[in-house]
Amino acid sequence: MSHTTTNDSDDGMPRDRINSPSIDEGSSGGSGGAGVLKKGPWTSTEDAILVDYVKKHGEGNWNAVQKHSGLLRCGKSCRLRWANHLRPNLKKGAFTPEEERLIIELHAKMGNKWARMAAHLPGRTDNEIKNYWNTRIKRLQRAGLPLYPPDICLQALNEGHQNQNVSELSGSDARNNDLLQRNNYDIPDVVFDNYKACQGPLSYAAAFPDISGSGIMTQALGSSQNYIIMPPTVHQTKRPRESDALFPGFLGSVSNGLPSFDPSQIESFKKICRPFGLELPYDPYPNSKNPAPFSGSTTGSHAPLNGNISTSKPLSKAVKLELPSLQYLETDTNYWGTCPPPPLETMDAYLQSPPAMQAQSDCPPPWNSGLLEEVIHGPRVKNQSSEKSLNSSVTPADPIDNSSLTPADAMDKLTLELQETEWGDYGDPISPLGCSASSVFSECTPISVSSLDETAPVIVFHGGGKEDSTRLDKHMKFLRPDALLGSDCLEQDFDYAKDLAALLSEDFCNDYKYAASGTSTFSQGWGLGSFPWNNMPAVCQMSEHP
DNA sequence: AAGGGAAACAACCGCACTTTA
DNA sequence: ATAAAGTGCGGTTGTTTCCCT
Repeated sequence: MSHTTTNDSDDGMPRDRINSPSIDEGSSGGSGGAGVLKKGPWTSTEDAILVDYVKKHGEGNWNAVQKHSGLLRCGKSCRLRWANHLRPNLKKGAFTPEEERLIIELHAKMGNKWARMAAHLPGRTDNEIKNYWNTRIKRLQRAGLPLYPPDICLQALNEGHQNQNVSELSGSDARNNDLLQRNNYDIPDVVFDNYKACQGPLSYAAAFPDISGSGIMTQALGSSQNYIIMPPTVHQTKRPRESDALFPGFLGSVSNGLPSFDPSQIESFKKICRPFGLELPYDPYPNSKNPAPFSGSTTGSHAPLNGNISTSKPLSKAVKLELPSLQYLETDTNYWGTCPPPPLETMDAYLQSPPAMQAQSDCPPPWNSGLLEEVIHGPRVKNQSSEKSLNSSVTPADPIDNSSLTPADAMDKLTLELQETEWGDYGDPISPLGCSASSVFSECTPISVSSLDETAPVIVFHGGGKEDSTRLDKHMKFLRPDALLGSDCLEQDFDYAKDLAALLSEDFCNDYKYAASGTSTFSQGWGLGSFPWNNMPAVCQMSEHP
């Protein structure tokens, strides 16, 4: 990648938009006045001119490039070309697993702050990262996989708690404002239409309007459902220029302050995870280990479930959001915990699904994030790398003990609940994280991938209680990769991660491998600070970087 | 071998913030 | 104080490449 797309025609005139006269630069620059500015791919000649110019005049004042060099490119284009392709110390090639991991972690915390993320990835450009991410989420979305590995999710969640406390202490803090903005508006937002009516997590998110670390918090907790609480009008936040120190110590938090890890809680949390196709990488009982974690979440476009269904159902709140998020979490919450019922239309969709599918699972809630659907319906999408590796482990016959809840039952109950709880939960300042979310984790396990347990699927629509919150915290702690450090389970966790690696798309493989190995890139000294170009290690050096 | 779809990549666009005159 | 210029960022789109059927 990263090869320059110069046409190398060296004629300085890329065939395509050669003359697409873009008096261009409507927005910025364009002060050159040369009139016709080129667009489209850069040629090597143009590159040479630009490089030469920068050597002589340095960076900046991009609009002057045209004047001084005769380059028929707007300053904006020059800057972009330089930044993304010509500047020294650019790191070429595919992202390393460490980088991928870091990107995921950063995105979990920052959301779509590509430039800021790039600052943490020496030699990488925001555009590169953005492209990577967009491709990644697209792939994961299609596969119905969570965007963030559990450890990152929980990590962000924990930080969210911390930040919440901070915000409580200093509400007027400018930084806090920033966090607020980002939490509320910087929401990754892939739209999962089918979740729109599911406000369980909404309340969850609503209770944390000021959780920092935004990205994952708003995504994970708010994710497809939470965004609903985000008023469309809230987007007023106009990119507060955040300093790189916005999250001081944020990197360090990844590898530091390891929470305690209580193996005794593993099993219970496993139960929680299974419905979502998630399998804890920490299995104290290897023998009972489900060889096909995520088995259900592998494929399947679950289009109708994962955001591609009709948007016909009127939403009372904002809808358009950016990235999808923690589907396992959202699935959690979705999955009938405090989460309100799915839109009836989704139920309809479900009910209309082939009987065979329904037969595989008596309880395929259509409103699950897709992971669950995958568990239930099995692979549907082909030609997806991430799925390819998973398909082998996926069988429609994956044991799903959901016998206690039939679709009809669910329908009845959900319909009833829908009427009763329509948007009610998130109006409750208490329900969110304190109760609902946790209760979701601890109680909403209507089905299980494994037939080992979950004899009694539970559909709990009430808010849960404080105890649940406590339990949630506990669960979360041991989910964190850093919690694994020093854990006896580490080794087997890693083995498990390897299993996952064989099953999941490579990015996820990396996620888990690193999570299990505790090899957080944050600890690799890439540091907090930004990486101005001139501070970047040479390309060769970077390439040597693990 | 050809066609189609997805992924990867590059570049553009619009907006907002900052700097400067 | 204000307008214009310059810059940066995020979103989107277009093109190329790769892979599968």
